[in-house]
Amino acid sequence: MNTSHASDGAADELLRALEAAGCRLTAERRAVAQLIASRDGAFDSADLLTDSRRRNLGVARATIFRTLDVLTSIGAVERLDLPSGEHSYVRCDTRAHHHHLVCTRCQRSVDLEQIGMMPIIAQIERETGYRVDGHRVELFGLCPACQAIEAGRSGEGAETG
Amino acid sequence: MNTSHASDGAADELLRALEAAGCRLTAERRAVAQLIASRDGAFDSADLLTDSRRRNLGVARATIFRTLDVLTSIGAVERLDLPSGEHSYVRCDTRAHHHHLVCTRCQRSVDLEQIGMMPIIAQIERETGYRVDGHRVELFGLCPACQAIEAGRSGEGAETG
DNA sequence: TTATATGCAAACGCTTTGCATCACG
DNA sequence: CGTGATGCAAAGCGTTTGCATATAA
Repeated sequence: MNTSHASDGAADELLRALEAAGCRLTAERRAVAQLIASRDGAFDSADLLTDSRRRNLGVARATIFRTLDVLTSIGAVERLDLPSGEHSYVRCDTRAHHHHLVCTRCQRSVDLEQIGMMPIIAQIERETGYRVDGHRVELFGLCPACQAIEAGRSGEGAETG
Repeated sequence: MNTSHASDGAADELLRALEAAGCRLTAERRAVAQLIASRDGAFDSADLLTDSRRRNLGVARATIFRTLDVLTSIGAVERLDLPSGEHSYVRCDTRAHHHHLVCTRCQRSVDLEQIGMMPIIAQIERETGYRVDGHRVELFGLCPACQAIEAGRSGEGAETG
């Protein structure tokens, strides 16, 4: 079962976001969008560079960074910091304020909207006197498939890709 | 009004933590502890290096990094990522699980314990099927003093140090 | 046609490391 | 004393940049 349909949709979304931001749709950006879309999880610049080389797409390192920059600035991807200290990127399904839950085993991630931080923040403002202007929430754990794998029964449709 | 009393307490705490971890209490570590304690807020390695030089403490760059490493590994300080993308450190008042609220203007920070993430996480686990093993919450805003300053009335005991 | 984007390689900034020396316990 | 810590400087690593070339619109 390949994921190319879902990937294409995601790639398109990235490209549309670039277009909307007034960026040119170059072959390289199409390639990067495709690479990002074919990963449904967190990835880093090195991942994309490796993928690009493996598929003979020949996108230069600098272009990957530059494309990630643009995509980040328009909110189509977000940069996050793994518990390990490395930072990686995730594609965002939504442009609205949200957070991410990342599988620490396969990197698959889900966007979380409306998780109900507002009352917590209001309480903290009351207690500390600070005015809270921004917050970052990152959750880490195991996706259902990886839970099954970790549990020892590594088959049963629990593939990560 | 100097802050040396509070600083000494904080420095002592750091040193005791090092001691408890089986580390030697060298002159350099005492110096770094002092430097960290004299900042009640987020700081980075460069800050400490600058301070060390300014005060003629002569602690080498490598030692600062190595000391921060140890302190981080024992939970006496924590590494966090500012909205700007830089990462910095904060001293932790507690060894228990907690989060940080950092003033984006003066870097002063407070530890937050028990902010009530548990029900939120339980809900997310239910909705996503993920098993959440860890989470990071970072809050950013303005401390009371900096709110006053930003409001235009820059006096009134609102100093940051 | 022309502003934008790319590739390359060098530069960059932060962090780590190898090794000889030093000093805490 | 002996192990663990330090200083120095060089190396490492991820990321950014300058500039000539290529290309989308």
